Amino acid sequence: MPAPRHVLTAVAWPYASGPRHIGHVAGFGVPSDVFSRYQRLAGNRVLMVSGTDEHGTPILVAADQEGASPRELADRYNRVIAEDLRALGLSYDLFTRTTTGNHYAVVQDLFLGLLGNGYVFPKTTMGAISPSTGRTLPDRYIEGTCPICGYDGARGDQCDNCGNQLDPTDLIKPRSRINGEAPKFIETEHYFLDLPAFTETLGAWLQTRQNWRPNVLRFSMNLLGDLKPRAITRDLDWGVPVPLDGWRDRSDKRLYVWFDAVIGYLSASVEWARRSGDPEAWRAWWQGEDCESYYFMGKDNIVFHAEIWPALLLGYSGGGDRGGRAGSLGALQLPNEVVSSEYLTVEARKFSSSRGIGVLVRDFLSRYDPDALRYYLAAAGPETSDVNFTWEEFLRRNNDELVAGWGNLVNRTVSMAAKNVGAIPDPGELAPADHELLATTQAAFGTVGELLGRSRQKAGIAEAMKTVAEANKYLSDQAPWKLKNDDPARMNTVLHVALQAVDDCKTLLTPFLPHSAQQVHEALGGAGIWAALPELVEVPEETAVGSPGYSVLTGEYDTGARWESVPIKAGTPLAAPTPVFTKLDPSIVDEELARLEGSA
RNA sequence: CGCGGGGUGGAGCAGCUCGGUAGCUCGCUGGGCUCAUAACCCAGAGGUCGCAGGUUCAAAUCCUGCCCCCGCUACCA
Repeated sequence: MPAPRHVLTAVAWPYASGPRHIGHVAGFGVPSDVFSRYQRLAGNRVLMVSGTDEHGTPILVAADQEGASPRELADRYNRVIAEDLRALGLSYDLFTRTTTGNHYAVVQDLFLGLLGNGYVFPKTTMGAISPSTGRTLPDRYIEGTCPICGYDGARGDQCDNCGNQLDPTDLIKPRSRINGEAPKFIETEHYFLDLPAFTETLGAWLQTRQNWRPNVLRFSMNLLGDLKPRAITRDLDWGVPVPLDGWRDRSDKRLYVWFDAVIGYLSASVEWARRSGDPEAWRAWWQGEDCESYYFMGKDNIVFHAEIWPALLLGYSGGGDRGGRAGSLGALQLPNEVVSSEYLTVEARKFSSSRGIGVLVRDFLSRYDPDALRYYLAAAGPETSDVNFTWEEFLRRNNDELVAGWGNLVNRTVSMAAKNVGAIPDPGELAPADHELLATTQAAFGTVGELLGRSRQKAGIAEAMKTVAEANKYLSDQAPWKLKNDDPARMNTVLHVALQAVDDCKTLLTPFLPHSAQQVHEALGGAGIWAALPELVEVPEETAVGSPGYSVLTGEYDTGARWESVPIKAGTPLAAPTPVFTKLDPSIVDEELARLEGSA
């Protein structure tokens, strides 16, 4: 086995403005967890970090609407989202939040490092603010009459009717989408990130990228042609303060939410290290010789992960076009891969996705098993192109593939062995067909592993399921139930081989289906934890915005399980199994569609 | 001419980079089995690979044009 590597799994930060729907976890959640679980099984040291992203205008707007403070709103949805991710079994080493004191400190350090190297500069521009609150009014929150086509619902950045790009000052009779008031355009000073100063180094870096999904790389390359300085502060009272004299204590200037959010990968790594007892431990994933980093997100985030975040890392490390020195944390490594998913829509044919209709994760998990959703997303998710979720397809995948294929294999094999032997039987001498099946499952570790290493998860789970089908075929061919009286020794051998194949399939499917893998592990008489799950842990630590303690997702995931066939032990007692997966009644399709109608 | 993705048997997809009997999962029809959550196994039917040209001995795969879907267009995060 090759030497273990340090693998950073950096998962996009869900925005804490409300509960998340299954499209969100399809893009960043499940793929990142499949990847991390596989890497751990393969013997690598994985650090998987993320958290809720809690700053920015939408949080303020949502808070106002609910009559809560932004802190209260962030607290609430941090809770909800973390609980969703826990229930899905996503194996974060640390899932934290952006309102921690640690995060503020790291963000400010990055800002100062970039400033020191000359990649950040102040500039006065015209900006829109809300007269009643004094807050930045983002372009998207301004609407009015399009000066080109006269359409009344044009937005500040673009007219949806004629498609032309607009500037908010172009709009006739502009108004705030939040409360209808007319925005005020004022001169305001902001700090800008000098993105054009990274054109060459970013370009050279992108040229060296291997294995990226083609559309991600192409999109990133295209962006390089037209880089412009980008404001990284806002006129807001909610966010990380700008760490400069004259700015630090101002209540109306904050760092822009996206500047702080991407830095979360680093700050969460630092926080994890402190909690682990070795405050320097994060460096192994950011500065070591053998470290690799993989970023998981939806495609709307490509620009931030393939352009802006690398620019921040380069600038801070003194690696931009203008050089410089590494900041106080030292030089930091750029992403190895930006693994971006496309979009998942829900019942697009019947329900317009533009009406904001979705299926919330918590609602889904209140009625169905987490592995049923994980299976669907792994097998049919938006890996390289947009996909449309339908309840009919979910029912089919669950009943005809997961239950009928894999669940049934486990059930029939363990039932037969439990009933006839009461334990894992002794194998006699193996026949050619036995060797053949075992060779198939052995080989699958190579093929599935190779696919998962390249984030080709759809192909990976299809290969694993093919192995399941081979085992079902083997049972049909060998028909151990017919051997009970005439040749019990041969029956025992067949059952032993089949159980071994089930155990191998269990391992192959563990990255995708951790909950059921644990159940299969136990059905085969295994003890202890096979596939560990995350826990929500309360930390008595005040956040930077005054919450008296918060909870983080974390866990101990190295159970000793490895990505290889482990010989099962004859004589291990087996009990009659209970079905691992639940077969769903077709009526759920109509029920769920009715729910969607109801929410429309 | 803003950028990108897609249009393959009833459904969902792979194949297209490096042209050469059209593949997978599911459904359907018929058969088998009965250990198993009526699950499992075998056989079969079903596609001129969006349309029209072109290159080639040969194109789903390369080139040109057209039609239709979808996403993105970075100060929403």
